[in-house]
Amino acid sequence: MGRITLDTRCDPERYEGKWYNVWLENGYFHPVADADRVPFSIVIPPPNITDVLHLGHALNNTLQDLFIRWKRMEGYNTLWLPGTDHAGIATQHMVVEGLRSEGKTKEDIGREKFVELLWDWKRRKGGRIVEQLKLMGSSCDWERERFTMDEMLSRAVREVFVRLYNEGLIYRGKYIINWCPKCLTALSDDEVTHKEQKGHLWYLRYPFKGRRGDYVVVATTRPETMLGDTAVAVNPSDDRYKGMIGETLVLPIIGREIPVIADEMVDPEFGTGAVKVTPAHDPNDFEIGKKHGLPSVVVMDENALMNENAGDFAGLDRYDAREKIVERMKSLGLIERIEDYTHSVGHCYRCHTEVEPYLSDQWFVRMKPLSEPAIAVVERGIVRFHPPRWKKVYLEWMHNIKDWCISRQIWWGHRIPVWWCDECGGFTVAVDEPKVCSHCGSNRLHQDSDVLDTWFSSWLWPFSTMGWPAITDDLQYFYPTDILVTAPEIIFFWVARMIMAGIHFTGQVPFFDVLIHGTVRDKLGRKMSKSLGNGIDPVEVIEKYGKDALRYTLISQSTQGQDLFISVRDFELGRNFVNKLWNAVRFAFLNIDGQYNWYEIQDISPTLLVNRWILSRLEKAKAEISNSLSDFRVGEASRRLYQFFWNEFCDWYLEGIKPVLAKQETKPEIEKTLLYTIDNILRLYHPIIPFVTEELWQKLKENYVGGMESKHLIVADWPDPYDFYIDEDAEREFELTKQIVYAIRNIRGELSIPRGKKAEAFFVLRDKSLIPILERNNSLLLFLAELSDVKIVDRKPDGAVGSAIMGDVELYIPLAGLVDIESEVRRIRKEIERLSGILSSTQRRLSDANFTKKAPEEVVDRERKKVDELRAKIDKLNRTLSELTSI
RNA sequence: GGGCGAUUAGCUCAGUUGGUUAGAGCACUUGUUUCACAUACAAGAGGUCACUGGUUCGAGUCCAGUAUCGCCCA
Repeated sequence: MGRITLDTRCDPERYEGKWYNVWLENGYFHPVADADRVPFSIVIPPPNITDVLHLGHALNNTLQDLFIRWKRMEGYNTLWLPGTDHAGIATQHMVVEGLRSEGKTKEDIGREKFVELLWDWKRRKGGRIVEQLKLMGSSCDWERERFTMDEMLSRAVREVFVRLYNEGLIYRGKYIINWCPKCLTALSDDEVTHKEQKGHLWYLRYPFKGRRGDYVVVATTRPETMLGDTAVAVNPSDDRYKGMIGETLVLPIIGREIPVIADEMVDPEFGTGAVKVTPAHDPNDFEIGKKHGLPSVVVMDENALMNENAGDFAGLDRYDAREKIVERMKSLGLIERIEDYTHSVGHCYRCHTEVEPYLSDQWFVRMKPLSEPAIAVVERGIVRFHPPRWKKVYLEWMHNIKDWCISRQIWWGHRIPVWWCDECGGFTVAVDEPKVCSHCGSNRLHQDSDVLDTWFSSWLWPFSTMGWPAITDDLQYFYPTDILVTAPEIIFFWVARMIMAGIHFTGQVPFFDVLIHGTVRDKLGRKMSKSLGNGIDPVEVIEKYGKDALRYTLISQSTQGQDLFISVRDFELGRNFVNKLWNAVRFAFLNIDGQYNWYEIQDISPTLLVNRWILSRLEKAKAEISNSLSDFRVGEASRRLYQFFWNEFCDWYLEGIKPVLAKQETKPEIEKTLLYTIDNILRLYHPIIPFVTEELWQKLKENYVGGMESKHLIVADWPDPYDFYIDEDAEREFELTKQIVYAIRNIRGELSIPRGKKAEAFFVLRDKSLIPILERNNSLLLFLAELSDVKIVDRKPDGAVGSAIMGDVELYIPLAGLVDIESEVRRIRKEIERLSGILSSTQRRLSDANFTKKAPEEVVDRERKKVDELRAKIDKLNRTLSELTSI
């Protein structure tokens, strides 16, 4: 124990490395179910194994860590369960690309070998993001780390599939789905992103059968699909086409005879009001086709190349085919006109290829029955969104929910637990591989070749990670989890489906509070992306500024659900802050001689104004910070803490004790107040900046405060407000002192009184009870305002003076020899002008009878008092002014 | 087309239930190497709160509409 000296600059590299391991080794991240303690749990939104940490993850995980650390300090038995998902399509891409560089395809090596390569890739590269989360200080329980394809989680997936199938909520059928011709798989609606795209509207003439020169004009954005047309549809109420319904057309090029049909779905405003119907290549047309019993003609294959049904165009890709078909139609004289047209086109969220609506056999989940209870729990406030406006987004999606296409034609993922019989053609659905066909008893079975959508495992994450369907200790203790922290784009993919799955399979919601944070963007508001090259690598930020700096900047820039616009330089803010904290503690350490026991610094009985003031301010700040955090207002908590630490503790408290540090009789009181306040500040800041706070707190504990309740700050008690220190008198008195100091500094600054040149201050006090206050705080004023003397007098001293008036306090600084009079005249004129402005607007308000009649009495009184005060002030300033000008 | 959000200082953002002539950080100007911190300190400048109406004694705040930008859904 004893006085220690810190480096004058904080160097995060010297301590950030060590604490993470210390925390890990002490098992602080690893809770054990304990009926005597209240659990608090979060499951991580699992990043992909192909992911590399970006600022979005950094923000997401800093927020989760903040809540976990805060709750841990509050005494909850906290679990933050980490893990990754297998990212079916993305991971398969990685390995396919690897093979391609060797000139091979996945078909060359076969499914079994390919899946081995995938696991191999996962083992080698899939842990990168996990390591990066550790780098940031995330206090996850790594002993419970999960992966969506772990055996335990895979079993949950199969169990869920089988249950849903048996409940009639999973079905298989031939439907139009979103097909990615590059990834060669089906996608769910949510995996398709729509982009506005410039294209054309082609007006095509479809001749009537047997009526030379007579035709219907249809408009289309996709002329290449015409080869698969099986009808032309019009709206039944459209008078232009009423007579044609039921007529027969001859499809150009192909020569197929197709009918003109009527359907409500047709928008008479679009194009000519007559549309071509291609049931195999358009979702709306598919619906129309089903209703009217139209045949579906598939004209493309899975690679989006035209197939044998496309006649001469077979083998062309869809874009070449478009050009060639338009050319052919032109040469046939069947193009009426071509217009520019902007429309929205679906793209694969993984590879950005244009999605092709494609008719194929897929597995679907019937969502409506699952959505109903998920709507109820949010409407009733059992699950709450923060900020609440996301509730509407969620409900909107839930109310319009569509069935979920869950089969994917890839090899990486959970194989669909369905076995087909080679004899009877029936299928058997089972959790474990069946020996025989459930229909005919044959043993000639083969498993469905498709795998499940990655999200089909992710939606089970809150409970599959805890061992469900087994009733494990973890599941019973930590489930439901408490909060889920994620970005808005994940609400549908994940949050919504997890709520559905949670309720359906466990009978409980998976979490109670959903915290939606903004997206991290660059300074221009663009999403950070590899292709734009505007991304900021959090690892580089850590190397340049430190882990705490990264976390601090992200937290302090985050506001309720709004996006964050961030540039690399913004991380200086965090670095500077950490250095400030370091130096404030450094100053304290330099000036504390004593050593104390923890209980001694809890009971201070402060007598000095600065001590009474800072303790009162601290207790108020603590209450407000805890309240903000409870309401998920992290940015607000951070700003409040900043204000307390920097603007009150550093700017006024540390300055305020300097003139009295040498006094022996108050030294212990100051030392105890300093230690208590710093201890509290470090605790309050720990969830945001865990490394520097742990480092400083350990030094505090080793050298100045014995008998702390905890070995490490990470598990120390969260500070509760202590009302005993609330001291309104001290706050008022110190506030007055601050006002006086501000006024003198302003005079000094405006008049360019040089530093070091001490001034004399004369006070005229209307309220005599203020005299002892000024006397008590004499040394504080002398020091903070750089005065040589403070004198209390009956009237304004003669001669040129700088002056300020604060309520009952008039302040005068003789200027003889200090400055030129002109600048003081300017300064006073400016002040008179400002005050006169306020005065006249206040008088205007008071002269309005409506105001005095209708406004609450205290508001009117306040305004009246204001007028009096302003008048008095202006009078005094005018007098000073005339004296100055007459000199 | 439908929904949501934003619009406050040069930039990034705060601003509780309507009540002093609107705040912070960064950037800017001036001064300071004072002994915790120049990654700092002190002082200063900078805003018709997007626009138009309305409600009200009183609107950045509530209501309606308009504009611009962004996001989501179709």
